[in-house]
This record gives sequence, C-alpha cells and structure tokens, in this order.
Amino acid sequence: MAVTPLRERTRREIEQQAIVLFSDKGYLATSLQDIATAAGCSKATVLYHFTSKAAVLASVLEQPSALLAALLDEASQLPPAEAQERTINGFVDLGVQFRGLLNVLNEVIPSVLEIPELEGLVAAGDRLARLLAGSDDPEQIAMAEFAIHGLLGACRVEHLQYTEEQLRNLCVKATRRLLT
Amino acid sequence: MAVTPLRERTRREIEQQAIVLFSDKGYLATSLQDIATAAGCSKATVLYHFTSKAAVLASVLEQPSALLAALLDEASQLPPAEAQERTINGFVDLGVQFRGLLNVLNEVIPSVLEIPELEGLVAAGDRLARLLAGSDDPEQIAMAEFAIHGLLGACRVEHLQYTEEQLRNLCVKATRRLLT
DNA sequence: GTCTATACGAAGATAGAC
DNA sequence: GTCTATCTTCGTATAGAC
Repeated sequence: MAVTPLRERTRREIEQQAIVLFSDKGYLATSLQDIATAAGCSKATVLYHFTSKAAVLASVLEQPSALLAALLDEASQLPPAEAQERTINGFVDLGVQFRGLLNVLNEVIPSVLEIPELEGLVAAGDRLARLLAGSDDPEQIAMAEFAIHGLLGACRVEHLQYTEEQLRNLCVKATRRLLT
Repeated sequence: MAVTPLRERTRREIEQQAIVLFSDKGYLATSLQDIATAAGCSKATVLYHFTSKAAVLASVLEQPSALLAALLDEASQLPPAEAQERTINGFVDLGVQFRGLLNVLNEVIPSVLEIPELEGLVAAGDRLARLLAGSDDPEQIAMAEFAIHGLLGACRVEHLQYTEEQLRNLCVKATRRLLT
C-alpha cells in the first residue's frame, strides 16, 4: 500500500502528461496519440485506462472539481453574507491555482452538455452562481454568471503577463464590483 | 445585377447553413459534411467556394468583424469620455445581435492564433479593450478584458433565457460597474 | 466556371493476439 | 495490461465530367 501498484503507474503517467498537454495546447488540439507518445505507451493503452478522450479530461478535472464542490459545501453552511465572501475568495483562489486548466474549461464549455463526464461541473457552476450572488434575485445571479465568465476568460488569456498575486487581486476586485 | 448571379447562390446558401449549424452545434462539432448536406451540395463543393473549413468560419464572422472594426474606428475619433460610452453601447449591441456566433468565438479563441483568417479579430480585441478602458492604465485595461470575457460568456450561456433587451441592459450595467 | 467522384492521412475508438 | 491491426469519419486535395 505504501508502494504504488504497477497497475496504477501507467494510468498516473497518462494523466500527468495529459495535464501538461491540455494546459499547453488545449484539449481539442491534443490527440490521443500525443498523450500516448508523451506517456510512452500506445493509443490503445490510453483507451484501456480511460474509456475515451473525454474520460481523460474528466479525470484531469477531477481534483479541481472536488475542491470546488468542497468549497460550495462549506460556504453553503455559512450565513449569507459570509457565504458570499468565502465563495468569492475561494473561487478566485481555485481559478488562479488551476488557470492552466481553465483554458481547457473555456474551450470545452460550448459542447459541455455533450460530454456526460462533465455534468457535475455544470451543476457546480449553477450552485456557484447562486452562492456568489448571495441572493435569489435573477439580476444578481446574472451578475454572478457574468463574473464567472470574466474570471475564466481573464485567467485564461492573461496567465502569462500577471503574477498569481496580481491575477488574484484583479479577479477579486472585479467580482466585488459586479456583485455589490 | 438586380438578380443574384447563379455563381453566388450556392456560396450564399453554404454560408447561411454554416451560420445556423455553427450557432447551433458549435464550430468544431460541425463537419464539412454537415454543412454540405444542409446546403444541398457535396463536401467538395463547399471546398470549392471556401478554401477550408476555417475559411467558412472567417466568412461567417466577416460581417460582425467589419461592424466591430467600424465601431472602433468611429469611437477612436471621439474624445475619451464619449469614446468609452460609445464603445460600451456599441459593443454590447454587437454582442447581443450576434450572440449565436459568440458561442463560436469562445470555442475558437484558445486556438485562434492558429487560424490565420482570424487574425483581424484578435487585433480588434486589443483595440476594443483599450477603448473600453478609456485610459492606458493596465488595471483598467484588465477590467475591460474581464468585461469582454464576461459579455462573451453571458451572451453565450444565457441567450435562451433572456430577451435581447434584458441581455443588453444586463451587459451594459455589468460593464459600467467594472469600468467605473 | 461549377460541380461530382474519389483518394489520402489523421483522428477517436474497438477487437483480438500475446 | 499492452500491443498491432482495423474501422469509421473527419478535414483536405485533386481529377475530371458538364
């Protein structure tokens, strides 16, 4: 148990290489052959460990998804005002931390409904908007969604010209302006 | 001249069907075969009129691109304060009018640098951010970019639940909050 | 000039040998 | 568990009918 079983080694290597390639070239521009070559195995081996290319993506997004879900669960149990505060800071932190993968997220959103493995993320997006909004006012929720898209776009495009700290401050400031 | 030449009929039909398909399923999920079938011709005919799939996209985006460029040219010649005002309203109008295609734009952005036909749009994005910002302050420009991404996302995701008027008001309000 | 027919390489995915 | 071989469909290219 202390030692990684052999059966998991290849799978992990595939996932790690996929993270690098997806962050670098994007999901669609990365082929199964690219992943296989980087991981030192064949295309068929990738599809043995993951049932499809979308399944590789889902696996790559598993950790950030879980962290987002945990944040939402935690914030849900706070009083409304604190919940909004916690959600803003936590979401910006997640966005900055996983900015390489946000690139991928944005890329895939248009067809996200056709990737069953990513349904959980869609649902999380709805919960996130409601918590950010801090109320059930439709306009406030729309502002929250505007903020989410702004953040995804900002982290994607500018992840090279700003430090993590600058990006975090910018996103928090913009989100507050939208939700006040 | 009053009558549409035959040579243009097929081309127009292809473009119209491409707009519908791109708006509905997205660019990447639409194949040349889909376009050809919808237009009532063969794949090769599509590629006779347009040199590649990317060229079809470029043609589809030609009108909104031209309108955006015209808006930026017009706003550039106004004094700073009016320029910002004009750019906000004009850009929101364009976003709402072509919201079906914004879907496509978002989808293609990650790899936009690899589609030569779309270089003009990238440059326009930079000009747009500077005009929206109304100054050369980097933070203000970052806010403008945040607003652009928010708008693209909002128009894309919510283009079914809101009327054009509601969407326009929402986007103007959000953009003002970010840029004030 | 306008189109159909056909072919090529690469993609995601599956079947079966080892 | 990993491979090779194979299937289908994609985007693209070209030859040639009308």
